[in-house]
Amino acid sequence: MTRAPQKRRLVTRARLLEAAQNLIAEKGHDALRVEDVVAKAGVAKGTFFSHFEDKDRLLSEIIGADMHASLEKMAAQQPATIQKMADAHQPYFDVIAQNRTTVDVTVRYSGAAAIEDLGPITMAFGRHLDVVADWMENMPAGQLRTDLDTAFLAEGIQAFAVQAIALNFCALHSSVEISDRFRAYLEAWLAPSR
Amino acid sequence: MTRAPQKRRLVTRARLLEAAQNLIAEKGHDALRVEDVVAKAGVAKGTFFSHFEDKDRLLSEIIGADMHASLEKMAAQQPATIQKMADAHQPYFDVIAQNRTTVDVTVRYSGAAAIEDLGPITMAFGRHLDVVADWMENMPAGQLRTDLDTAFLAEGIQAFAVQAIALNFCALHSSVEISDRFRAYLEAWLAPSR
Amino acid sequence: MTRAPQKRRLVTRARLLEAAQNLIAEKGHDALRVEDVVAKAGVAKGTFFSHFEDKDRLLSEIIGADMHASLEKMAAQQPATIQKMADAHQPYFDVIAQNRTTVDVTVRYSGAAAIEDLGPITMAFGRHLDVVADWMENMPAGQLRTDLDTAFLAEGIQAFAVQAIALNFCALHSSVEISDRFRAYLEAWLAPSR
Amino acid sequence: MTRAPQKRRLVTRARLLEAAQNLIAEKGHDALRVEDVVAKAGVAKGTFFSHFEDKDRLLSEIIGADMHASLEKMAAQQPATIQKMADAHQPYFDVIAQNRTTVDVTVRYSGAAAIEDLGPITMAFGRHLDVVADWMENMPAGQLRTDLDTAFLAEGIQAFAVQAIALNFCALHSSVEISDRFRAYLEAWLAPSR
DNA sequence: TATGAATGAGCGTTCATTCAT
DNA sequence: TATGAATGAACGCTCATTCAT
Repeated sequence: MTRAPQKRRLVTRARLLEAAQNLIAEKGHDALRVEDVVAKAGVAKGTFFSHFEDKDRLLSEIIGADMHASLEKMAAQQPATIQKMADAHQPYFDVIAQNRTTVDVTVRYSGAAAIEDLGPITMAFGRHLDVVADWMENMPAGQLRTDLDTAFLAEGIQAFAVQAIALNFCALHSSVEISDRFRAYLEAWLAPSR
Repeated sequence: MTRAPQKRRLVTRARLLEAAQNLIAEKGHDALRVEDVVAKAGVAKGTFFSHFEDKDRLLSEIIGADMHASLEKMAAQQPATIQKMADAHQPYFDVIAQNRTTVDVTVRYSGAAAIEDLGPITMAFGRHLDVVADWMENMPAGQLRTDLDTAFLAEGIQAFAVQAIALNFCALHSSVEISDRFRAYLEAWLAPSR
Repeated sequence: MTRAPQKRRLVTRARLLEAAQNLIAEKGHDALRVEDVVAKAGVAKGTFFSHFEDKDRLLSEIIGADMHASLEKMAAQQPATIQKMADAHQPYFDVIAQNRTTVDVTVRYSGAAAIEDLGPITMAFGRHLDVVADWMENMPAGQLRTDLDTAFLAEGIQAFAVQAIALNFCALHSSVEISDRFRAYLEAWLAPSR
Repeated sequence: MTRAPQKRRLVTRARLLEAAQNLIAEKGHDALRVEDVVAKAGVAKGTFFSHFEDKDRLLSEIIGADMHASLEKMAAQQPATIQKMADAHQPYFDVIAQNRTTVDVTVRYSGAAAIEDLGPITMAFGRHLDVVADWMENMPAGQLRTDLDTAFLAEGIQAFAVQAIALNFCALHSSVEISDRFRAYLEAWLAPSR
């Protein structure tokens, strides 16, 4: 029977997370070193690993939390048009397109990781599907194509979100903004008539 | 004034690439060791790094070449329907979805990399857009929606290809096959009427 | 707040030093390889570099210790004449003039190095000054010139020691032995009357 | 029968030397790379080694030339006192104490190098002995001790010159200037009465 | 629970020097 | 004579992770 974690433990965990967040804010995700985190948190290296399975787990916990926060902002809205749906993704893009690491990690966890347990990022992707599916359920009639269910359409939206972000980092297409590109994709994917 | 490389240099480069390809065939991408490559190629380690910036570059050169090869196979065809377009992607998926390394490298270079020079994989992604756009240009009338130009539609196809591959590795959706999923996406994206 | 190193750390450090000393005894200073040291000490390579900045530092630590040992032998004596002072330097010369590496490292650290922290060799040079100054303080009256203080005279002795060693390796003067040359220098530098 | 070098060869050699000198002026002696030299001179690497036995040879050629130049300045003078002799060394110190490499190389070549043929630096040291011996020969009577011949005294001067320079780079004694220290040494070494 | 010393396999690097063309 | 591709033996380093205390 696992008992509730002691208070000290929770404090240590919080200090580690805070230290990591500060370091990320200073130097970016990919410059994050366990060594620095424990130094800043004032604990030993071993302690880190008694709190987090590995560094990736810490990282995805932080990124996942950021993603969730942005998704809750989205969930609080109910866009009435496709364009507004696209625009409502801004907080989400802000999190994911922060820098190369966030893009890498998210694109990768959008599926490619050999994950057994559903980590915070995978969960966030699931939440994204739910949020946009929900939006579509509650949209004024006539806005959306009706030949496909919202779950499927949501997957498409996810694909275009990733595509928009990825291409934004790509030398071949750097000229167009994420959001402009995304808006065009969604219109093409979701509009009812042709 | 950089003059053309001498023949010997080209030969050495080819030997390194061949050695690497053989080792990958034997043990997989992630078991590739620079040490082994130079041993097999019969050159010094210094030589390796005078030919390739780092191991990742060699890897992307090889994977990029594989992608190009599969794309040329695709380019040699002219699918007549959306379904056949989807199916014609098989060689492409076979290359990218070989294993975790290929997926990782590909997805990363799909745009997420902060690449200044256009690497072979980025080039391959560009080629993919061209190939499918070309297909669509030459399809029998009535197969495709006509409200969007083929370049734009091609980007969508790319998005769904990445999505299909990524999701295939993802715990949330592992049950469905890449190609089935991809077929459904393309139908929804490209079919003319709803 | 750096706390005192744990016992295990000290043991490991000692093992590394011992391994290096044995290898040097076997094959000489310039045949010393980090790889061999860690193999002999039975530790990982990373451990080596967590204990010593680089190979040079290990080397200077060992040579410095040898110098110190020879200086302690010298300190245990009290030569009564200039000639005996010169002769008493033999253990010191034996250490420094062992081979080209010892000469190089020593000469270099004799001051030429841009060292911020005082390394073991620099410390040994300081100790040398103290030892010979001490000798001179306790010499029978009338042996030494009295117009200069012993600290200054000690610097001169050091200069001639380096000169003697250096010239010994030099094509211009190779015929005369270190100790003969050194004896003549000291006589000229220290004797009271002219 | 070795014929006179062709004009082109001399030009190439001069270009190499000039390139090296410029690079040294820019980045210091220890940052000198053969690669950079040949690039700047606009010749191939192999050419370098057809002109200079090895890099060290080039370096000692340049430093040796600098030393010789400063020694000729010294030779043109005839100091009348010990103090003036010390002061007259300034151009010499300026060359040798330029930076860590010049100190290393000269201290080392002051004897420590395994040199078979007498390189330019060894020659310069020999020239130094001659110059100061000459000075002493032509000094007004009564300035110098007379119990030792000038050749021997010259060696002592050399020893103190090296000592002064070396200690100047040394953390233990950094406070006093080269020339002050040197003046005191010479006075003590050369003055006639005590 | 926390500690922190040790791990370890491999990468990237160095760069003077050689040698076949 | 000049060329420049190739050499090669270490070195330094990385840094997440483990594990005995």
